[in-house]
Amino acid sequence: MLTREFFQTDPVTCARKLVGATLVWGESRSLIAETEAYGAIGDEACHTWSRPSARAFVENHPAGTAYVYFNYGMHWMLNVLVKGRKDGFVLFRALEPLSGLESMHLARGVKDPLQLCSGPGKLARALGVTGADHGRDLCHPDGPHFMAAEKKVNVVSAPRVGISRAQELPWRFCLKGCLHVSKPRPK
DNA sequence: TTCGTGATAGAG
DNA sequence: TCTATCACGAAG
Repeated sequence: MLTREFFQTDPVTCARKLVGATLVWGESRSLIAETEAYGAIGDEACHTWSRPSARAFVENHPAGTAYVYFNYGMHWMLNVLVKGRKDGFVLFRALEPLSGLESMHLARGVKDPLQLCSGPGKLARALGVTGADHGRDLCHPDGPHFMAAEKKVNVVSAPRVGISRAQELPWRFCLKGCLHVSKPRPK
């Protein structure tokens, strides 16, 4: 299991290394197919840039805490707090479901495994992530947690999706060739 | 391509 | 109070 130390490096390192790891959430297990890094300092696309509440969150919580927020009036976004050499967040953008597919079908209303978690809003919906999970510790075996990648994986980096500032940073990380990643799919 | 939907924050 | 903005997704 990934312990708190894993989240005490920096957001880009964490985002890259989380691709290929497994997310255990309730009764479900999923392979992490896509992430993005956000830097608390100097990153105009990060919430900390414009939101005092996000800066306070970084101050008041340890590495490995869930940062969940509601966007566009309808989507929950799941992130994990990173605090170490550099502070920031990792956004989970896509998963490949491994188990617990039935409850995901139910929550999402679609059956195609490729459509279940291929986007940050979709995966939160599929897992049942809500504001109630904001501030939750993701480093405890009794709750949601992560398992390290079992073997070496190929990761491709690309510009982040859906942001209007700091678009040049290649801080999106995808499992190479994985059909479960969100659009636009990198090559 | 468009539009729904709501929290947040800054301006007035 | 009012308004802009937003790390999206489904429908058309």
